Parts: sequence; structure tokens; C-alpha cells
Amino acid sequence: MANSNFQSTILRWYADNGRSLPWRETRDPYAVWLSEVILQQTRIAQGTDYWHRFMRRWPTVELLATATEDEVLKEWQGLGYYSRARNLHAAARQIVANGGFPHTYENIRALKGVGDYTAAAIASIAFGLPHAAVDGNVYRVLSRYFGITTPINSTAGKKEFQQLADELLPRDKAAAWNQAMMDFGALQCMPQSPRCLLCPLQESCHALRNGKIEELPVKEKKLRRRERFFTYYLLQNNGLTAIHQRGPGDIWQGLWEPLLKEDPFPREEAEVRHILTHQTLYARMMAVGATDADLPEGYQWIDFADLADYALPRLVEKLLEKR
DNA sequence: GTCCGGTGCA
DNA sequence: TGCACCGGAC
Repeated sequence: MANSNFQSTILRWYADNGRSLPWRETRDPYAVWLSEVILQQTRIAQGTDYWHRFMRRWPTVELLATATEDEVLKEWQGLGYYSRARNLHAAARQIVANGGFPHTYENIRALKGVGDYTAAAIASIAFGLPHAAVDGNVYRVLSRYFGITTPINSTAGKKEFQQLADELLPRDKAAAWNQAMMDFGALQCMPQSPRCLLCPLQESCHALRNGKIEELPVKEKKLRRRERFFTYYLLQNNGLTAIHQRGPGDIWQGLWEPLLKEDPFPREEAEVRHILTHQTLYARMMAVGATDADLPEGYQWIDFADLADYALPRLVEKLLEKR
């Protein structure tokens, strides 16, 4: 199998270059769980001190369960994402109530604050269970090495990467493998300026061979839609109305529309909401009596009845339908 | 200023 | 399915 080279190279690299971290010197599920929760969204450099402090103050899950939420939050202070601390505390009580730390993936996954990634990490590291932990590092390594362009934050992408990670997982070395992949992503195949020149996988890495390192992994941009507020004035001049053709540099280039005034500030009233890829338009249309002299610059009179002959934006059609 | 990231929840 | 949660790196 072509992937055995990938797997053996990663494992060898890990044996030579893996980080020695305090929570890797134990298989105590409590210590592992604590490290994984602290390291969600947090860099090792920042999280390590907190892990030591928690382990010193509450060396077991039973002791953590006796703490108050306030005490846990106080100890968490400065780490951010405080729901992690609240969930950690709640889960400690959950664990004690259940008679001890869970040792199946499903039961670990059921703990508050433990999602797919964290459950797989704990299950593999503390219990040797064959579950592939897929975090940001793993997405990056897999997308680059295998040249996968499916966006990692799409539903299809998550499924595809998890499936691939499951296939690659050496079932008898889950703990080492998961940590190897994460360390490889963090130390070798990092987001910016990865160390491809020194990479043991450079011969077979799809992204490197095809010059796609900078483009992978693909992430769907969460587009923040700009809001715009349009008022259309439907001029009425003895059966004529005024329209103009939209120019370049904005939406609907080349399409026609009645007199448009864009409001610079958010407005409450809107007849129609129209969602485009990068903007949400709130629009209304008002009929206004007019004479020949009212024709605005750039507009022209047409028979109102001919309006349908012009290419109109869907938004304008919707507004006209509402009349 | 922008980007990054697991989980929980609407 | 999209966003809120936070602090740090750049």
C-alpha cells in the first residue's frame, strides 16, 4: 500500500522529533483530558503552565469535582474561552457521578466540552483505542500530502478528512500516530513557511510537487455579507418610466433598473431582502409622479409597458411583482 | 487591523 | 449550517 511509506515516515519522524510534553509522561486519563481541553484553541506555550497549575491544585478528577466553578474559572483566568472551564468542571462532576473516568470513545465523547477531536485524542492516548484525532494540524498535513482541495470547514470536507484519517490510522499505534500527526503539523508542516526543504516526505508530497503548499488546506471563507439599503423610485411620466443601465465596478453590470438611490445608513423598512454572495440588499420601491424635466443624468425614458423587455435584476423584478 | 481554532447551540 | 466564544500571533 502506497500509504505505508507515509505512515512509517511520520512515525519515524515522530520518534526523532516529537515534543516531550509533561502530559505525555502519563496515561492518566484525567491528565490527558485536562491537557486536551486546555489545548483546544490554545498554544502549547501558553497552555503548559495552566496544565501544571491545575494538576498541582487538583491532581485527580475527584478533587476537581469538589472545587467550585468559581475556583476553576479563577484558575482558568487568562486562557480565554471560559466555557471550556465551566464544561471541564461540569464534566468532572459528571465523571465522579458515573463512578470514574469513562473508557470508551462514546462515553468520553458524551462529556461536556468533549467533541469528536478531543474524544479521539483521549481515547487513543489514554486507552490506546483506535480513533483518529483530526485537528487543524491533521487537516493541513493530509490536505497537502494527498492534495485534497475539499474545504476543511465544509461538511463534505470534515467527512472526507475523518474518513481518510481513519483509513491511515495504524490501529495498534493510535496514541503515537495521533500525536505524531499533530506534532508533524505543528513543527514540520506548519501553516506558514513549512519546512519542506527538510521534510522527509518531500518526494511524495502532492502539494510540494505541484507547488500548492501555499494553497492548501482550502478553507471556505466565511463571508461576512455587507448590508446595503436601496430605494428605487419608479418615475411615472404619462406611461413612461426612467431606467438606466448599470455600469462596471458594482453588482449587476449591464442590467437595467429604475432610478436608484442607495441609502448610506441602515434603514428599517424594506419590502424585499435579497441575498447575494457578498452582500445582503434591503430594498423598497416607491412610485413618483414626474415630468420630462425630472429625467436624471444617465437615465432614459421608456414605455412602462416595455420594462419587461429589459434585463432586470431579480431584486427589481421582485419589487415590481409586489406592486 | 486579520486570522486562527474545537465545541455548543440556535 | 453559522456563529459565539477569547487571546495571541502576525
